[in-house]
Amino acid sequence: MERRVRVRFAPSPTGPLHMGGVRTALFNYLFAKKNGGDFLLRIEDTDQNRYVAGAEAYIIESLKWCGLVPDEGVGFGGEYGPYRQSERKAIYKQYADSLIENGFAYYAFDTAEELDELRKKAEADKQVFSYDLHTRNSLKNSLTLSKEEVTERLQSGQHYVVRFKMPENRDVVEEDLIRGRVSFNTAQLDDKVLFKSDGMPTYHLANVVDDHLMKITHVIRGEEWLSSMPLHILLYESLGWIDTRPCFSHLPLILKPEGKGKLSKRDGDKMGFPVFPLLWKDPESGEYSRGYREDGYFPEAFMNMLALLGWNSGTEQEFFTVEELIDAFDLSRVVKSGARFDPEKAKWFNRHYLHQKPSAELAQQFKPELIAKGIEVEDIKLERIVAKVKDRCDFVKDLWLQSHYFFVAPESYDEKTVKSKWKADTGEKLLAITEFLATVENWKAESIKESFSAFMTEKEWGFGAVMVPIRLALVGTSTGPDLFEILELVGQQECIRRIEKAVELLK
RNA sequence: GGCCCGUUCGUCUAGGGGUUAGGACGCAAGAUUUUCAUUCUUGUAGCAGGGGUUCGAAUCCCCUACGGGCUACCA
Repeated sequence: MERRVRVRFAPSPTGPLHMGGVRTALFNYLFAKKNGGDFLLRIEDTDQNRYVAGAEAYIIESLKWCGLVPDEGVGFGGEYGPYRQSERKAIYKQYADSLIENGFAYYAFDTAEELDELRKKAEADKQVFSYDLHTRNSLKNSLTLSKEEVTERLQSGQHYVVRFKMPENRDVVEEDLIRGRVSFNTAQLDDKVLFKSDGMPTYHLANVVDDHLMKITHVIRGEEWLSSMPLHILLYESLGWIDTRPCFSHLPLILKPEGKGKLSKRDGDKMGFPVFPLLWKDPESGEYSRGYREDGYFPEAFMNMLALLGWNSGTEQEFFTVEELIDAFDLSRVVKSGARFDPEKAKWFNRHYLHQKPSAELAQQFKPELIAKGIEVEDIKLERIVAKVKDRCDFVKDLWLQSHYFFVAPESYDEKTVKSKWKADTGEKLLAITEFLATVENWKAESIKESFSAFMTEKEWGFGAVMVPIRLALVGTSTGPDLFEILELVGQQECIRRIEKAVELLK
């Protein structure tokens, strides 16, 4: 019987969602949609100490902005709720109990301080303490203590944790959809805590129980979980769920653009790129972290970039709509090795999407900025301006930098250009040109160009000597679109005024 | 330290026994643009090292090196 494909994205609300997390969500989403399945959002808030206010709302808003809208989950409804693990607290204990009953787990009474002590001692001997088959028999747990004492400790309300009793020597072999066969020997693994003394399950227990109860068919998560896969497999087995256990896929990590290690918030701060989808204000420190959205990235560019970081379609196609991604997506084409993030390429994706967007749409996104500056322009004209300059922008926010001179006169002139292009007779020529411009009747780029050419021929002046100076007067630099287009859009009177002003200032 | 995963241009990647090792970003040059940018063309640059296996290895195997992850009552 084919089960309906169900995948989940299960972040912890410990802070803003990292772009690596967004990519994990994206791959889950693509896989679900590709297979006509469900994409769920589960909030894994079993660690009360690390809970950060606002993080959950941030995660939900991020997914929405990215277009990765869950079919079920916190904030999205569904029949398998609640989807917040803290609200499922009552569910987990029975499974921990049943594991103990069946001999797969045991109570452990060692305090955190005692274990810390053991770790320190081991470290001093250049050893590593591990709660495992070698040490469990000399520690305080239901394997070493008498039945009576265990009962007594439990009844007296003493704190305890439940640990998984890792089998002594078994090879756990599992087929990872991305990595292929991965094997572990249980002798190397420790007795992980499944249930904490505060009554909450750890990730391992909660994750397995919830994935089972929520009928998850495929677990697609980051590589940092690969090492705990054998524990999870064994848990499914011990709980009697081995036949319906999900398939596993472990995604490669996103690494720093340069240097060692995985991508972190600091890299973004240092090199000037966002690491998070949305702007985030740390509730504790009040510190801000930039976001892709606020930095001006289009969500479709962000998704496209993320999809190609660690996955490819096997073709040479680089630009994908979400629909195309869904169609092309295949877990077996996910790359196994970690990928260094390249902020330049992220920008390149955005540039591409910006160039593709209709000027009218970009104009509407640009408009609020102009209004804030007290500038009013008709839509038609703004659209024409945007059409002229959008090719030189990466982001909507670059539009102003590239088009400000259409709205306000330059306040200074690029020194280098002045030095090399502004000759002794330039002012004189430009004044003659303003007189000519005043006589132009049809103020359209084409006809201005036509009559201007005639004027220049009559004067026997070279174009080169005046084109750049005129541009300098109108724009302030030697850059920009076709000069006659600028002339038209700036307007006849304003052009004349700007040239006269430049002549006066630069003579 | 132990365990697990990985390693093709600077970066993202294709290629999985016979390829001139392909594409993209970046960078450089040229063309177009009387500017600048866009665009187009071209160029630049790579199979971590060593052993096998094989007629033949980037590709399969082993070792080493390097990189990454895990090694919490965190996820």
